[in-house]
Amino acid sequence: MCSAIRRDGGSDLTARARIRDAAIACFGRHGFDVTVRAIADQAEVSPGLVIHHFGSKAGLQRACDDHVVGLVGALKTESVTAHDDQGFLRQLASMEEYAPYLAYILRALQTGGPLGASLFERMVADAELYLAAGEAEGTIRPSRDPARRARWLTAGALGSILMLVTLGRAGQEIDFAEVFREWETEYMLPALELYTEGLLTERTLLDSYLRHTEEHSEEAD
Amino acid sequence: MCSAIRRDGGSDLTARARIRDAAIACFGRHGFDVTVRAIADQAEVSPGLVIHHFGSKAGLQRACDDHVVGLVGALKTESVTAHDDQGFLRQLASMEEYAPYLAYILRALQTGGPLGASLFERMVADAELYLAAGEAEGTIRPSRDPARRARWLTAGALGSILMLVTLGRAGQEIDFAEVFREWETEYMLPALELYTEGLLTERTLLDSYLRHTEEHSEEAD
DNA sequence: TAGTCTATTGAACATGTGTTCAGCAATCAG
DNA sequence: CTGATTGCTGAACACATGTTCAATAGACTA
Repeated sequence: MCSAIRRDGGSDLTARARIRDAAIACFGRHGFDVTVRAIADQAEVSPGLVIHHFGSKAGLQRACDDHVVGLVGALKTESVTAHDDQGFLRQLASMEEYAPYLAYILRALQTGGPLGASLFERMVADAELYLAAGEAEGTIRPSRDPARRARWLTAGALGSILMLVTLGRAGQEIDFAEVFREWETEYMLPALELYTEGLLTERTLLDSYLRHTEEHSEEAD
Repeated sequence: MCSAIRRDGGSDLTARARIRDAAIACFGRHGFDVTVRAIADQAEVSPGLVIHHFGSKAGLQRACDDHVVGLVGALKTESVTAHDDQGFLRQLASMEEYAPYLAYILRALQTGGPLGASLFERMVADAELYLAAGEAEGTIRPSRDPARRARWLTAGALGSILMLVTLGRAGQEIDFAEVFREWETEYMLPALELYTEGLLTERTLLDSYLRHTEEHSEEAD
């Protein structure tokens, strides 16, 4: 019968952990279509053992998700000092050792599914906190709907990174140093320009939209 | 030996065209991992005929790409009257009959590859034209780098749509009426707010970035 | 009607991939 | 040394999927 695994009471250097780390690396590098055999090779074990430990490929991915979520949570509570639009994404990016986790997270966002959605929500919540703090300081303009603004800014920034990765290197590996460098040289200037100076010279579009929603607020909500 | 197909001189109601249309619909609805058999079912032909006409699944996808590109090009030259940030994407969205092509385009952008990249470049070029026109009219603020600004705005808007689709409905079908409705209720207000009023109250970030790039412009370019 | 040509079928094939399982080897108790 | 427990292997299995091909049906010509 299948016995439980924790052979030395919780230490995390077992074959199970090695497989999980190899899976995170492979999923991050090649996407979630990577084969169990490739993961097994990376972990230097047999394909059978992968299934033996995690029940199925889906179970393995779930374990990877859980591990990454735990790691993100730990990192977040550890250092709440950084003030940044990107939240923990940039924080992770600054540390070379966390590159595989970053790749995994980007794949999760690219693929969709529960992990990607929950990470996105987390980033939105972070962005809202940072924006509120900036608003309190006076460096960020107030918004008619801070929650939606945080979501929009996050979706735009993250979406642009995702498009860079998806369109630039379809099917290839992800090199984060390069992706972030490219993002900066390509988008930093227009982003700062837009954030500080805006895009439109007139208020007509915004005002007419606000009027339009006011008129229709009687039948909704 | 395999003969050419155009049996009646170019009319497009042959089985080949039916297969191609079914493939566009299936690819758009379920992504490019959809099976040849599913496409054959949709077109009410045998799987063998699909391969017979297009050589392989990759060939079929190439034919779909070409057809969509041609359609987009035709639509573009047909009506150059609309002035909009989204370019032909919104234009397509307004027409119910083009829903499958829109879905296909979004899948192409989501998956990456040559079609997605070329469509993206096209949208960037469109956006740049529209922005330049607005700048000439005086409704759009001038930019230090109009090309990069157009790219950034396009990537942000498109990326946010893509994230909505990817995170909201992973693996499910795409309903564009719903996606665009959701985009509008979720992002229209903060987008207009950002575009007309900006985000930051101070110029320090932008100015320091500009100074930073000036300092380093001696070794590059 | 007979003949030919071509579009079409559907069963079979090849391959890739998740999963299973009987057995091996290493460790440890006695 | 012996026996047993257990992590682990790798060959085999089942299934999905792209692809092939011999056979068929339908249409057009003479």
